[in-house]
Amino acid sequence: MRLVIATCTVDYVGRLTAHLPSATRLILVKADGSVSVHADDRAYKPLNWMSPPCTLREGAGEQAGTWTVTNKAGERLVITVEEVLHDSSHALGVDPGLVKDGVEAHLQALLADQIETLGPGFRLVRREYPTAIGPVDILCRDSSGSTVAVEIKRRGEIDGVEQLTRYLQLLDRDPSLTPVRGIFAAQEIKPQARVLAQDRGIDCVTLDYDALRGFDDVTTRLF
Amino acid sequence: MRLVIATCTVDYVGRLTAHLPSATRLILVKADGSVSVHADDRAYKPLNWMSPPCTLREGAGEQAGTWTVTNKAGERLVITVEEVLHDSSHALGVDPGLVKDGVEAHLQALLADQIETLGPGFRLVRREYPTAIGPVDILCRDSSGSTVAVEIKRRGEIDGVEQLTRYLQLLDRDPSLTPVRGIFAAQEIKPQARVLAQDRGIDCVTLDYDALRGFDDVTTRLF
DNA sequence: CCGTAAATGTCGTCG
DNA sequence: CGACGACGTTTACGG
Repeated sequence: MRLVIATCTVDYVGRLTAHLPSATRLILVKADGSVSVHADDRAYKPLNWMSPPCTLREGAGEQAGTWTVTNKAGERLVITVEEVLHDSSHALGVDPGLVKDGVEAHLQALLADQIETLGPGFRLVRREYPTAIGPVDILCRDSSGSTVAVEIKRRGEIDGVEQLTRYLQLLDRDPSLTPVRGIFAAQEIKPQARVLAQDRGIDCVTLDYDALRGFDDVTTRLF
Repeated sequence: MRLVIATCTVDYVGRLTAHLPSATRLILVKADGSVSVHADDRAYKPLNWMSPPCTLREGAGEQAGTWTVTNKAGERLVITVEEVLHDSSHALGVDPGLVKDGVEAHLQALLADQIETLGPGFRLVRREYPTAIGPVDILCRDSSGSTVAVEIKRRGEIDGVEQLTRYLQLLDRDPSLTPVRGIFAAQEIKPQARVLAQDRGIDCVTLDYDALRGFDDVTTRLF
């Protein structure tokens, strides 16, 4: 990993064109070949960057100070270095990577295991029920035996309702399943998504992650 | 901007929980208060980070080497520094920021100015025509006076067709506008989006950015 | 401040 | 390689 603090201008031509006037910035060159140009703000997002695979060519002689980064798609990042204030390289080795927990997959597994959260008598058919346009998160049947398709999100927004709507349209054509009703389940459901769901006859269910995980505390419940 | 190369472990507890085993990494502390932890790969994306506004507390005495970053939402990033290999700070000043060209807003402005690109006799009603569920990119009327809603994308995918469909449903309820037909306009339209659009009676138009910008070359036109 | 839509989104997975 | 959905998406824009 190479860290360069330099006064520079930057030009990017690719999916869009962008230009950075002269200023002092951090140029970060990683072992994976990526190059990114950072200002002292904008959190972790660089002003400009090029993702690997790409090649960095540092101009010599006449072209000294001109760094050109190109990729296969023909995108081009040109950094014109005017003054170098710092330049250091560091061997970091391969990172062991990180362990995550708490994503949507987890919600899905928990809900599948406790399908009666959706209502008494609910029975799981299967998770990731396959359809022509992609897998439905959960397919189950309610106490009356009717088919229910469930779309799970951490945060329920309009896109999720659209997604479930497409699944419902498709599933409803299957004689062995029809009629299929939909449940939109999320930790948090945005008002507009709720309105759209209601307009389409889709039920909304708010999921309590802690309760599903087993940290249910009776004293915090409403019922 | 402070650059620290250090062997460290990292723990994040917030929207998810994550843990990073000990390894040598770059810790980047920006003037905006943000902290990000980078490995030598994953392009510009850090392994872990905290966005501003947040506060960094560097432990002293017993807690030396323990950096704790917290934000208002109660998210917490704990960096345990085991060995510092490099530590430097640099004053960068405010960045003039970057100038972009070629994003959707430009396409919209260009198309609005040259609305007859969509067909002879087209007249602009207005850009960003407001509806209850958000603004329609362009509302116009065709040569026969019929209302046309236009959704513009750089890259046309299924989401864009869904978006336009929602607008059309709403606009069509307005007696002063109905019947409203839709045009899906993009520099590039994915086959699946095209199929869905056709299925819903929405026309697709491929936009030539250079031509709209005025670099139209008559020899490349079909008509 | 909330809500929606855009993004050089990026990053997986799966066909 | 393309299509699709998740993401600690982040970020910009409007009411």
